Amino acid sequence: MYRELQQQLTEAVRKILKTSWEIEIGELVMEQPPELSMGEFALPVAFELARKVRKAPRLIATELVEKLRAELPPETGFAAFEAAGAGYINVRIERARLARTLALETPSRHKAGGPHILVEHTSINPNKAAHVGHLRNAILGDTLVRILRATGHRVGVQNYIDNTGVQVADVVVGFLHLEGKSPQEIDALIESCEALGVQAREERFDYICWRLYARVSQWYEEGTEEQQRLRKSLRYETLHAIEMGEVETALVADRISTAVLRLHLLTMQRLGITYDFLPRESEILHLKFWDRAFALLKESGVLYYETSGKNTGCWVMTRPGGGSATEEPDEDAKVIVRSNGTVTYVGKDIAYHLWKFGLLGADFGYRKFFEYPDHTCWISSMTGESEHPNFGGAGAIYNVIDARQSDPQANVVQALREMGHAESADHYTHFSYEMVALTPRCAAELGYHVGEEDRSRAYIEVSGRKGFGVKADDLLDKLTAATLKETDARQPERSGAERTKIAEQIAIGALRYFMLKFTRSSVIAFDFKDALSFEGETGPYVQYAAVRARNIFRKSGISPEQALDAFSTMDLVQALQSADDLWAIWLRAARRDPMLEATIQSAEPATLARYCFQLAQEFNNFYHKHHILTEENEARRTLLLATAAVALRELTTLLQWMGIEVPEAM
RNA sequence: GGGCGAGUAGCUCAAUUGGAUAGAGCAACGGCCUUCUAAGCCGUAGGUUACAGGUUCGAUCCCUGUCUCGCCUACCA
Repeated sequence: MYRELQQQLTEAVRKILKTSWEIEIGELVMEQPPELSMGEFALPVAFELARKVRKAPRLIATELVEKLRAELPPETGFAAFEAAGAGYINVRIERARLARTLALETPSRHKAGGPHILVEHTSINPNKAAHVGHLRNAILGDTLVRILRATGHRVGVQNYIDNTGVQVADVVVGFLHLEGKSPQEIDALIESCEALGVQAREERFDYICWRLYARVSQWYEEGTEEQQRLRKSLRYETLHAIEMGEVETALVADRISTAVLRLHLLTMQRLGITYDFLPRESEILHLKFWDRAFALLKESGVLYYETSGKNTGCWVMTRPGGGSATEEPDEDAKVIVRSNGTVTYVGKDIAYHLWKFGLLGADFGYRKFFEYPDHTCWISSMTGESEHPNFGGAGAIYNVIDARQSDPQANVVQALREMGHAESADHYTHFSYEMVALTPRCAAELGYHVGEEDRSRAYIEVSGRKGFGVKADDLLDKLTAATLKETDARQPERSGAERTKIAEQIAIGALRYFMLKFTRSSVIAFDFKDALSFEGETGPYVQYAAVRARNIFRKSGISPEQALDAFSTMDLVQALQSADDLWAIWLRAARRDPMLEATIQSAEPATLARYCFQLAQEFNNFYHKHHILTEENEARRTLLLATAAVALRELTTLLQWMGIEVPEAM
């Protein structure tokens, strides 16, 4: 109904402009007045007209107000129009009417269907434990998935696994050559780690790999020049063997990366994050995706063979905005196939993205890999099961990848466009975000040596190679321990299991909200002090508001649904019209869907987080000001209960979109 | 050198994409628990939106220039 009112208003203004001044306006700007008391909509249109009509904005506004009153009489749902400020037109609506439709709103308003959207997120190299940076990625991605699904889209979730890359190779080198383990010993280690379970943090396989990866990276830099040369060549031989597949080194790599991958899935599952499909680089290589893509790229002329300059002997492609008409070789061109015939990462990525849009003419094999309570996660394989869901052929894609990769991402889009797939290129979104770094203080707390230069910086970049960073499970453990301490103190009458569950829900709420409240372009300078905060603009603050709302109904004797039903049949026109503190909550419910659309439009989940927080603030305000259960006036009590009910409903919905649950108690 | 992003209160961040008095949270100070839970609420203080011009009814936002910081820019992935 909110939408309909906006539309009616827009049309009325257009009509008036047309008939009175013969003016057609492109986009009619509609805003919200700075104060609730000023109304629901604000139109700055008079400012724009001032020049055309050659009159003061305020006069135009006054004139428009007169005409709007005639055009939109009270029975249309509009209550008042007035000229305000230097020439704004403020519009009030009949609050009770809008509130009534909101009270009766059913949760599933969006129809299923629409284009198939593919979201790729997480994509952690399977050679070490996940860290805070990966958490930002996965939480942003998972939230994007949730809000896309909330608007009725069919969404497939993919987690790309680079299981044949240099990072995996490094850990393989570490086990085989630095530690001198046999493949059998590595298998035994993986098995014993799995037997210990994920609770034995430091003995987890991904934690062992974390430490080993740092050691190997250092090992490459140490020793005599001759040793370094040997170690480097060991590294590239290993990488090459892994890429080839089938040989023993490749099998070892596969076992290591698969073991780490399983742990990543468990870590993310703690946060309520799941996947549908895990495409792996090994299949992209061995199913000859690249060969097909290479042929298509050559055919379309996107790739050309460089015969002079520094890239002689390579297949290269012009960068977006690059290239020149001169005879000179384009030194800035992106190398896709090296002079030794091997393909670069961007090349493989182009092949993968052709597959995503169903443009490659080849498909993965699929087999089941991981079971969630409500669905199966599939993984790519050479020979798969005959029955499997369809994961490619998307109409639109979102790649949740940090901002440092915007260059290669742009190359992939460029390739698609030049190959003639403009439609696909237009529906390719690099959902970019800045990294999570550590504050110098946080780094010092973790026991890392912070150099003189770093100490004055705002943040220090994490580095897997240096083993420098905060591991995801360690952070979750810390958060859970902190929330459990509080929960134990606050909820002594509840069982240990109940308290643990509540503490975990709050910990997840804190973490997920923390990662979402920053806009994507903001580097998060991570600090335990901020992340472990449960007051103010945090997830627990919002959860607490919802828990309070629910407590009211626990003691009131009626359910939120009954409260809303009772409200919808009562005449409460006056009560709501003059109560801005209650109306704030109803209006926020009304603006939820437009907000969600804006969130998707701008691909900025921070908008959602903020909206949710503001609603929680408004509810806490309301909660403090009105004592509901002791209210003696029956009608007033109904109004208050219904307001609490709609707040609870909205908070629950918004939190759910962010992957945050409302605990039983706090 | 080139490309992208950022610079807003002591700190961390917002600002409906050009609108009304630039807002929140921390931190500081002062209040509020016999109430549906104080993980809460109220109040005070805190600003030349990096700097200089420009565009217009109107600029934190757009344009130009300058300064500072970060990232990217390899036949690494």
